Amino acid sequence: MTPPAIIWFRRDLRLSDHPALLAAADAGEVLPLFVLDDRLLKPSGEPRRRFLYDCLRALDHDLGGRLHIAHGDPEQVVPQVAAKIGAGSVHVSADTAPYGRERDERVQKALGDIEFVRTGSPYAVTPGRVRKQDGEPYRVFTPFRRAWLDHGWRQPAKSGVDSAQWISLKGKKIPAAKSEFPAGEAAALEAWQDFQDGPLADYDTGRDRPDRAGTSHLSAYLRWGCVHPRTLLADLKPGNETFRSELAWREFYADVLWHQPDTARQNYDRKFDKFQHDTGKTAQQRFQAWCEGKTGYPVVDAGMRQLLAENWMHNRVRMIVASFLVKDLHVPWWWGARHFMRHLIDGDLASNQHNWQWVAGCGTDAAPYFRIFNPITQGEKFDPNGDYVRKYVPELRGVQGKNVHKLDKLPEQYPAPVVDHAHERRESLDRYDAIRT
DNA sequence: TTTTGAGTTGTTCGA
DNA sequence: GTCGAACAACTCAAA
Repeated sequence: MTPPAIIWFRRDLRLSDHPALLAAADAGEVLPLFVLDDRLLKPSGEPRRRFLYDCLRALDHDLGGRLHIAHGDPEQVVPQVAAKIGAGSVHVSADTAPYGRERDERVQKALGDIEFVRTGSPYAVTPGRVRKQDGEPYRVFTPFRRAWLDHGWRQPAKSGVDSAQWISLKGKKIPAAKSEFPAGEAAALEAWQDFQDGPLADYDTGRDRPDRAGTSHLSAYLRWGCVHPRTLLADLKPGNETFRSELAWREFYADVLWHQPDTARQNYDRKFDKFQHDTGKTAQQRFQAWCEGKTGYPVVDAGMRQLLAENWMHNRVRMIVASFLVKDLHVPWWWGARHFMRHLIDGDLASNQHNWQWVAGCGTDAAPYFRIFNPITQGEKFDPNGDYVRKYVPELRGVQGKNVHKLDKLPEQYPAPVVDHAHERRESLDRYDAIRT
């Protein structure tokens, strides 16, 4: 009789299109396991933890209550559970982020003779696979995307696992939680269907309008693997290039982080190590105003308050508020990145850190450094009627139409601008100039 | 090796 | 209000 296998869930909280799960079930009986690891949970931020717990509850439901929850360091917990049921193998979908890689190596060692099998990853193309002709990783998105498309990926795996194959163990309870987002695989597939039925057709322009529901709202599900990008890619039609590119960006940044794990903290372009930031008392106060959505710039404040209210922010607005923090307040990008990671329900290390680096100018894009967002014109362009601003900034609800973007038309009780954009733009350009080689 | 073409998401200025 | 050019010139990828 074949010994049972463990499927250790991590960033793959679903049952369909799951190659690692199929690999585990191939051997016979399967114990589904999730480990609550404090080293991941503690820095996660409450919103993302709540979403995770809800996803686990959904997964447990889909498993007929058989998900085994353990709490502790996976290096100890996984071998313990394996020993308890006499498992012959532990199957996972590869975690390619810095901590996950290091943890998996420790767990593999601790498992000794028990097989540790990696099948697939949270990406259509596993990070590290797409290379230039000379074997080096790509440093620019567009050529990466071409090579990524040429590389291709497998079709979604259709078959599931026979319910008779599942085995269960008594374990910890999933911590109580209630997320503002519906969690789990079914919710992810429903969101995907809604997006295909609606906003996808007009995605090219619709995705830039925070006043409308023009984006997919799939980020949190992709973060936890409630749906695999391969599933999405298989459903896309020839006209959906822009959305496919967005998925490619996610893969690109995972690839970049895989090759250079230290770029989660350090500048990708090391000449920015000499860049002059503001970190003193005034900068801290301005940073605080930014966090609270009290900068006096309407679209910036709306975005920051949406983040606090919903633990999510529209992508266009993420760029606007990030540009404002880095280029108008001259605050280090990692302050903003950390704030995002604490509050975002979809916070993903690779996408978050590298999008911040892109905005800061120290990231993968070699585009001109003088690209500085104007928070007023961005608001006027992408929230033309002011609906987005009024939704999240109550002090401005009495201001009609596009006037919410005009600084001289705003009421007394709304904060005065923390800085003058034209002046700080000039200041940023001078500081970039100082590190040019 | 050298050369060539190209690079997510922008802003401002002046016609 | 709308449009094209200038910004300033670097780095990457591939022929």
